[in-house]
Formats: sequence, C-alpha cells, structure tokens
Amino acid sequence: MATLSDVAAEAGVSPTAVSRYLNNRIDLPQATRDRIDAAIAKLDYRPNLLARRLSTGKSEAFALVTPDIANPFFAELAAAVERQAHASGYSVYITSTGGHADAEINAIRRMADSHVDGLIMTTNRVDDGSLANLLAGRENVVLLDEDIDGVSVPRVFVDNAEGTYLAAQHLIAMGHRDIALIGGPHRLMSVNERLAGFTRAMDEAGLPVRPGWVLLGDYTRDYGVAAASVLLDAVDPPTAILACSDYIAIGVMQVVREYGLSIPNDISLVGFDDMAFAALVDPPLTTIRQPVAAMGELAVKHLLALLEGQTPPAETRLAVELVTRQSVAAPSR
Amino acid sequence: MATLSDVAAEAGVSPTAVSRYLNNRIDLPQATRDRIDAAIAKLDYRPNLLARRLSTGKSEAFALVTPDIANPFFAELAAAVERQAHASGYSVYITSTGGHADAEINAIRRMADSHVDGLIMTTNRVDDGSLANLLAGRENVVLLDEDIDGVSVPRVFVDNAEGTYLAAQHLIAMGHRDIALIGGPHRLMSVNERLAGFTRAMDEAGLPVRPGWVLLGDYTRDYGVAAASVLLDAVDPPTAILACSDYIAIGVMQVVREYGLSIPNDISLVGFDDMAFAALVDPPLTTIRQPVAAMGELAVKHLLALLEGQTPPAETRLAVELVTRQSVAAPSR
DNA sequence: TCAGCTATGTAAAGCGCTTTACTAGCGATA
DNA sequence: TATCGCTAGTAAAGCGCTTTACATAGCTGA
Repeated sequence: MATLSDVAAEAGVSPTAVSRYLNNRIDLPQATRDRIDAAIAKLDYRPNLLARRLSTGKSEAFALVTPDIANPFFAELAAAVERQAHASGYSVYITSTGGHADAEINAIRRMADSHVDGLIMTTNRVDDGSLANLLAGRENVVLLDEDIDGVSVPRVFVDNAEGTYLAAQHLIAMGHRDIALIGGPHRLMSVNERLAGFTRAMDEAGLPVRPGWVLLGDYTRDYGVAAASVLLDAVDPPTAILACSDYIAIGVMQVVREYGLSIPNDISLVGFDDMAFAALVDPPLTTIRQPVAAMGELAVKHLLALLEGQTPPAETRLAVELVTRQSVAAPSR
Repeated sequence: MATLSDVAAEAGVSPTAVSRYLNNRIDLPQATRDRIDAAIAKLDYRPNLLARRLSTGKSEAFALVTPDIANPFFAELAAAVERQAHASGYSVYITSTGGHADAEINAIRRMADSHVDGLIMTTNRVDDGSLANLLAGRENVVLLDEDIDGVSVPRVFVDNAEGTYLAAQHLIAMGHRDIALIGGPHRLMSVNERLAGFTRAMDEAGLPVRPGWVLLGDYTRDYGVAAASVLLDAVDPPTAILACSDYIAIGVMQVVREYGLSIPNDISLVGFDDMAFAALVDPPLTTIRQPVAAMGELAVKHLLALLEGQTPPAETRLAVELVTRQSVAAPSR
C-alpha cells in the first residue's frame, strides 16, 4: 500500500503538503494540486485510517451495542442506525452481547478501546450498576430503547405506557373486562411502564387488575408459552391477553391452539412491537407498532449533536400506534 | 487515558519492558511484574488498540459485509459469525449495503482501509465484475452463502440443488404433477442451482418443467405476490408451488388467500430457508432448512485458517433439510 | 582475576498520519 | 533600500504502541 510519503515523493512535494491538501488545510496552486492528484491516482493511494485516527484522536465511527442482532427488532434498529450514520459520514460497529452482562461490559470496553467517537447502547437486562458505572460521565453515549438506571446520557425511548394504554383501551372497547397482561423482565423500565399504562386504562374503566393476571418474565416466545399455560389452566381464564411483545404473543397463540381454543373467538390477543411476522401469523396480530426506524435515526442524531458539543434532549419519547388486525374480537361470554 | 509510558513511569521501568511483558516477550522477575501489574491497576491502563494495530499491522478483527442486516436470514448469519469470531478472540465489524453495488464496494474499501485482518463477504446480487476485481488475489477473504463469479477465495455455500430437489420430490411424492417454481434473481448462483435441483427431480419423475411455470425475480415477498398472481391468473394453474425463499412463500400465501383459495387444500406450497416465521404462519410452512449457524461458523473457521497460512477447502457445501409442516397436501383434482 | 554467561532490562526507530511552527522567495510599498 | 506581506510551501514533533539491537550488573568457573 502506498503511503502519504510515497505520494509526496511522486509529486515532488513534502508529506505535509499532501496531508494538508487532502484535508483542505492549505491552498495550493493548480499545478501542484494536479501533480498530487496524479500521484494519488498513479499509486492508488488511500489514507491509512488507523494512522489518521491515532493522530487525530477522531474515528468518524461509532459503536452500537445490542443484545442480539438475530432478533429482528434489534436488527431493524441496527439497520436504521447504520443508515443514518452512513448518511452523516460515520461508520458503525455493531456488537451483540447475547444479553450477558459481562459481554456487554466487554463490548463497551472494546468499543472504547477502539476509539470510536461515540456509542449507542441498547440492552434488555436490568443493570446491577456495572453498566451505569462504565457509562457514567461519558459525553458520547446515547441510550436507546431501554433505560439503564443511574445513567444520565441522552435517551431515546418509545412511549411504552401509551402503548399498553391504547391496547387495553381497545380491548375494553371491544367489551372485555377480564384482561391479563404478560410482560418482560421484572423491573425493566419498559416493563414497568407498560404495566403502568395497562393499569391506567383498567383503572379508568373501573376494572380490577388481578394480581394473578399480571405475569412478568421475559420478552420471549418461551415465556409467552409458560405464562399462557398458567392463565389457561385457571378455572376462570381471562377473555383477553395483552402480550407486551410480539414474541410473547406468538407463544400465547401456540398455547391457545394447543388448548383447542381459537383466537379471537375464545381469547383476544394484542401484541407489542409490530414485528414483520405479526402480519403473517394466523390470525394476523393486532399489536402496538414501535417506530423502529425513527428510533434509530434519532439516536444517531442525538449522538452527533453530542459530539458537536450541543445538548440534545435528555429524554425523547416516540409515539406508538395501535395496529388493528384480526386477533381481537368481542368476548363470547 | 493512561498510556504505556505512564505505566512504565509509575512502575519505574521502561515502556519497552512493559510492552514486552504485556505481550509475553520477556521474562521478568516477580517483583518487577508485580510493580507493573500494580501500575496498570492503579492507572486503569488499557492498551490503545489503534496504536497497536498501526504498529503491528494486525487487528484481531474482521469484517462482515452483508446485504441487509434487517433481513433475519443475514442477521442470523451475522450472529453466528460473531459468536464464532469472539470465541476465537476476534472482533467483527458488520456493514450492510442494502444490496447496492457501490455500497458493497465502499464497504469493502472501508474495511480494507480500517485494516481488518479478513473479510467475510455475503451478497445477493449478480456482480458485474467490480466486486470480483476488488477481491481478486486477496488471501484473507471468504465468500459466504452466495457466489461471486471469478473470485477464487474459499466459499461456504449450502447445497441449493439438493434443497429444491428434496422439496420437489416431496411434492411429487404427495401426488403433484403440476408444479411451479418461483425463484430469486436470474443468474444468481443459488437461483441457478435451485432451478437445477427442481429440474432434476421433475426429470426423474418424468414430469415436464413448463417454461411459464418457472418465474425468476427476487427473493422477496413482493416478488412472491407478483409471481403468484401470474400463476393463479392462468386458466390452468399449478397444484403446487415451490418458492425458493420463505419470503417469496409469504407473498404467495397472501395472494392465495386473496384469491379465496386455501393452502394446502387448493394449492400446496414449499418454502426455502426455514426462517423463524415459517413455523408461525398459517398454515405453518413446509420448507427447506438452511443450517445458518453452521454456515457462519464455518466461514469464520475458514477465514482463520487462511490467516494462519493454511488452505481451507475451496468450496464447502452444507447439507439442507426438508422440514415438513402443513402447507403441503395431496392435490385435490 | 577475568572472560563469559545470564538475568534484567533499555534506547531508538518505526508504523502512517496530522499539526504546529517556521521559512524562502518575491513583488509591492514607503 | 529596507520593510512588509503574501505565496508556497517544509521540518519536526507527536499520536501510543512494538521490536530490534544493544547494555549493564552480577555471578560462575577456570
């Protein structure tokens, strides 16, 4: 690979001149510029980014750490982040952690070591303080999708409470009174908020939130299966289930089918996320749509603002939307 | 951030000593080692990867370029690649190109500029030669999932022909004689091979491959919709459709439903890929499973072998598998 | 007593770039 | 004619690390 010095030698100028020319830090006469351009073309020179980064301390890149890139939700988020970053001339390095604390810590470390300019962090765990510690005081981090307690960096979230509020309202409007909620991990911000939204809707309708009908575990299909089994095994099962993720909803569907029941005739179901498959399942799932692309874009914009010394909003809430399909009907009894 | 020199000063030795100690290139007495360790701990020193890479020319990292990280197939592939790479102490930098030629070229360039040790390349386009050009002669590249004409680097593919052969055989065994195939982009390796496997099964069964029943376009839902419409509009539609991707199959399902027909009663359908949603749609889709995790792992292993100067197989074919669900039945007429 | 080891390091160059000074030469001005 | 200012650059240090070659002190054996 040709170096800057090679180009300089070929063009008959100093490396300094070439460097400054390439970085628009010098005005050279046309003749000199032509010689340099010719030398670059002839030698097929491309600057060594490593050297440049080492020298400047800037990388024109940032990191995205994500729990699981194979999960379509995070994959779409990643795609959106990447799109927006590229549009701004930045590269993005994605790492998935499998949702393990040590992997997250390592990823953050590695990212910091590789001297990226900034970090967009998504997680799906409740932090025990180590993440907060690692992130404390950093001026180049934004949190996306899920909160980490005690971290005061800009955050981009969705209006979780509004989502479940809309979903519950919809079920109530359809005539349901016996509604259960299946949610993600206890104490996770999104879980708390989704539970709160649900509770508010129920309260407003004068309906009780039965403790046995609020099941918190994981945003996974497996947990949907487990929770739905508990619900359907009861002598007096709910007529509607609000699943706090489409994955949970899928698990619920499976169990309902196994019990020989039908959605929406016997049980109504609402999901959360509006993942690509939500429209494809049987019946197509009524769900709460998260504006994934907008979330990714906004996170990047806020990170860029941060890097430019501006102060983006401490917390942004993006609106969600109820998408009505065919998994909700009036209760039969 | 503390530097190597800071540590050296703190420990009362030279930077050289610290560097060599950290890289196991020197035997130091216990006392000195302790002092260095203490200094590192005290200063919270972590080596600057950029500087190290610049100095050694190695990065302990490689790149994965992929058409679309939001596509679950590539996302799962990426997850597998990442898992295996991390297990070997490598980082991986993922870029998605949106399947655009110039984005692919840029990604490869950027990756080369960032001095990663190697590159795993996936594409879903027919190359016009520019990719082949860029990749020619490189000793640190492996091709995954799809071929690029004229590139002689190790390749990891799936047995595409066997997949459609199995699928067609299954349909034939169920009694179908009028079978159509909907495939991806014309001239793409996987498309050719899947068509070939289909043709072989039909030939062996003495059945004709009707030209009007082989539709090549894209591995997308939209193309599935378009192609299925063509097929069902005909006076004499096929009794079974072999969709060369689950996305295509989803499109087909949609059209079949819109025509007031039912799968599998009126039309049988087989997909390809076994994406996560294949089991979730209605009816659950019979499809060909690709061993995505194994593909990713193998690509990494071959790349590592390459980096160690070994010669991995020029081409590896991984076996696919027919997964029988409920989208195939005997033809009604 | 001294050459020759061994143990324990160190000095300095180099990776490829950026950046902060500084300068040679020349025409214009006072 | 001395000075100023402008044009068109350059020299050298520095980013943080690795690596090659060399150095010193103390010990051993003859």
